[in-house]
Amino acid sequence: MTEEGRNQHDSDGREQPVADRSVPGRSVPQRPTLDGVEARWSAVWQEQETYRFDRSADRARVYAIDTPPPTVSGSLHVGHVFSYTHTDVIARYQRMRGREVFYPMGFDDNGLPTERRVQNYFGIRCDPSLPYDPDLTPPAKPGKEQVPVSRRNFVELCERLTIEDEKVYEQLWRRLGLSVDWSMTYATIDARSRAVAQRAFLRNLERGEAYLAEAPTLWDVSFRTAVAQAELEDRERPGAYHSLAFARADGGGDVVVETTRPELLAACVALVAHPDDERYQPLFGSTVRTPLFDVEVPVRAHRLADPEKGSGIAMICTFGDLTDVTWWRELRLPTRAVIGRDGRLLPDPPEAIVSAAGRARYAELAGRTVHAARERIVELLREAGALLGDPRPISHPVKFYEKGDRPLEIVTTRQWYIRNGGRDEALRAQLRARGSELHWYPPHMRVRYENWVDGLTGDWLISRQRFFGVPFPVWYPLDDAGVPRYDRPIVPDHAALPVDPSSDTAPGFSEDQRGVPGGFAADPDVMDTWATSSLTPQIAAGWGSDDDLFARVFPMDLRPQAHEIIRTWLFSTVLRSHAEFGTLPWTNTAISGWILDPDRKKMSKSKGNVVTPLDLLEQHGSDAVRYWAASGRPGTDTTFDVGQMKIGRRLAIKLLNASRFALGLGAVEDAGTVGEPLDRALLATLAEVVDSASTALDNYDYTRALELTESFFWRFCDDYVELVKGRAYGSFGEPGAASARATLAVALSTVLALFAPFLPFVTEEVWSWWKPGSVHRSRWPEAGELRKIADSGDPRLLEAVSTALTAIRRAKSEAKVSMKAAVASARVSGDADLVGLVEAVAADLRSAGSITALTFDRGAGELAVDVVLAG
RNA sequence: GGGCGCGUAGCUCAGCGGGAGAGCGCUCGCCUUACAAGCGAGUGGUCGCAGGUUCGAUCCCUGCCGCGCCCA
Repeated sequence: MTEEGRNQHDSDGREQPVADRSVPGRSVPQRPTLDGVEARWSAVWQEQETYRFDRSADRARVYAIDTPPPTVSGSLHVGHVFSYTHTDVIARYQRMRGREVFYPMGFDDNGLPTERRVQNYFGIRCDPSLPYDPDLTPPAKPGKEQVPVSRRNFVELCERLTIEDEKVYEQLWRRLGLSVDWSMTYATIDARSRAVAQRAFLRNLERGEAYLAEAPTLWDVSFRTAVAQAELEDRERPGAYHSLAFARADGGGDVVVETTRPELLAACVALVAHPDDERYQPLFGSTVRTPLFDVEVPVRAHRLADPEKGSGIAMICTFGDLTDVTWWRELRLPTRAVIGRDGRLLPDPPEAIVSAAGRARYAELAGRTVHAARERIVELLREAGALLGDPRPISHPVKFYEKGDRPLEIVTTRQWYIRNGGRDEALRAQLRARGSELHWYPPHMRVRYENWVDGLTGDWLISRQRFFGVPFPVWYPLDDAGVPRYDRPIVPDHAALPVDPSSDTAPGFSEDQRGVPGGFAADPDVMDTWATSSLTPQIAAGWGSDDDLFARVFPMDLRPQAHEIIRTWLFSTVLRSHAEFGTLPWTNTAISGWILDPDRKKMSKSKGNVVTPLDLLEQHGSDAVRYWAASGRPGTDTTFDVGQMKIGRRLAIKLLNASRFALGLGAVEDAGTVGEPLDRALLATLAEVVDSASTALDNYDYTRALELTESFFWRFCDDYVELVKGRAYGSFGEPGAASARATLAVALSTVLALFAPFLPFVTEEVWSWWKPGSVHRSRWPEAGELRKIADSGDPRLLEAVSTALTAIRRAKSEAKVSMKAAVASARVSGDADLVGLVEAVAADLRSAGSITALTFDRGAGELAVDVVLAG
């Protein structure tokens, strides 16, 4: 308990700054206050580099955290404050435990949200076909027409704007007290991240884990980009079954198909029913003709056809949904695309439509949106008598891009994929095993991961037809006709990364060969943001650019994150690490819950119930907000509760006052003088608290650790301090007083250390009054040392004397007299052992209760006190 | 439709096989010289419902109801 300052962990003898004696403290203030502690101490921590990562530490001593990089184009909300506090508590605990904590902050500025913000802010748009202009000056303010700029210019402007956003974030995080090493910050679009993302991709490519394929792809027609399985969500939407009559080719009558997408009729390549469906078995192998377009299509059997759905026989179109893709692939059907990338029907009909009437009807639909085409084709079907009855409205799930507001279509495009086990059972099993290897807090979150891995239906589509992202480091040679040879991609040397193929020249070519026959062309796409975010451990740890650092921090110890992105961020990070290193990227993951508003709904902007974090911190104080945040266990959704913050603030103020009082009594750390039974019992109790709190924190149960510490602290204040007051003043002689003062000091410094991860500001404030260095670089308390000082003190004694004290207070309370009212006589009775314990501290109890005559009656049963108040 | 989690005092939540708890709220007191943004005491619950296992269930099992999330 006597070691000092932040030099304690310096086993390497490195010099570290000692707290500036002129800056706060070194004496106990008359009227302690929480005002200004955030500004004061965050400045000191910054100046003294209190949380600097010592990169000379070896892996065994390092505790490395893969911090979630928040999206900078949005804004921080209460949920961020909540979950980042959890991580910070762990970081501070591990640091005090002697681990060198690698705790960088990242910013996620890569991707669509930033792209849109930058477009609007500067009034520009990205045109990847333009050359880079090193002297580009964006419009002072957005004009009517968006100015087209090259991708590299666009990315530079994105970076410029996000840097400003990041400053705001950093200020808030500092005010919240995150013990991040701000010298190690990264952004997901910065050069280091681009280089890591490109390098990882190229290595995936070399190993055959990444590949280019032309395939039916889920496509957002608003953003005009492909999207991945992980970005899908189902939304319930109204629709309608339309009954369409297909004529049997053999003239045997009509087959009635019910469809919700009649506008895709021109894309119909077959009908399909379940092989066991007796209604349609006779038709398998025969053909029918589509209404309106008069195209002959086969009737096929497939297990995925649902006899319960509609009429039990469906039309297969290329492509209406993912089942169509499966049928198309497994039944080897032709492709007749009708939907373009803009979500409109293609100008030309599929070649299969040969009749003049059919082509004329298609011309009525060409160029229309899906919605308009549907309305028109219903009219055409009705006129042709092919629509039976009226459409029957239904409600059904429709696939959307999670950030989009129009239903996804499926178009055939060339895209990059990374193998993720969706088409490979061996890989799937390996990734499942990684999930079991990982320690999950709370454990049940593992199931989310397993469900996702088990449900993967295809490889990970990582290319996006957007601009603000990491470009694929790939060019293609152009043949003599100027057509790209996609089968012969050109890649850069790893040392050249990051590259932008739209402005950097392909190796072996000169820039004037760009886009000309025999020359080269850049891959126009960028990577999905998750393709970069899945590499945050590699980015933060300096993979490929700082191998020394990488060796000291990877694999990391902790990934903290929210549960809704287990399928995206957590899974993809595991995947990339598994592919590259054959290991997990971290050993533990702590999954945070959400903040619910008082109506038990998830807090969100759309509901207008979001409180801005800065207001909260200013109103209640950072320690108080952190106190509330720490009440939310890992994985548990937590109610936004101002009441809890008020309790936290009260606790912080209590710490100030109790500390001032204890120090005012002359608290001095001198283990040798502790001898009184009550003092030894207190420290023995505290040793148990230290044990339990440490175990709880080791298991990421910071809430339990806080509860234990808090409850000890209140007992310390309410009972111990009251009992020992008189003795500490010297009423019973110097040895007793010295014992009390030493105990107060030991208990206080221990309690401050236990609270430090939760309430970093107030604990640092109090620490500065009487101890050198930072509490945050002090050593985590050792139960063993406390027990040594306690010298077989008995925790039950504290319990018993508290019970007795409560009984005496009850008597006064019921008599409605002051607590300092005199007690003429009190008789403590009950279990002999317990009475004996109380008797050992008779002097303290008599003093605290103002008791004239205190007697003891050793018998049996519960501890009781008969009280006779004076006159 | 499948999976996971949750339903305990007015509120927010612990507990998870043998005493039903904490804080807040509420009530009644106390200017006790660390703190009146304080202190003391007290009040308050057929632990969602119904079965089952057990000597014994808030805690284990089954079913149901309600809420939330993830996935179809």
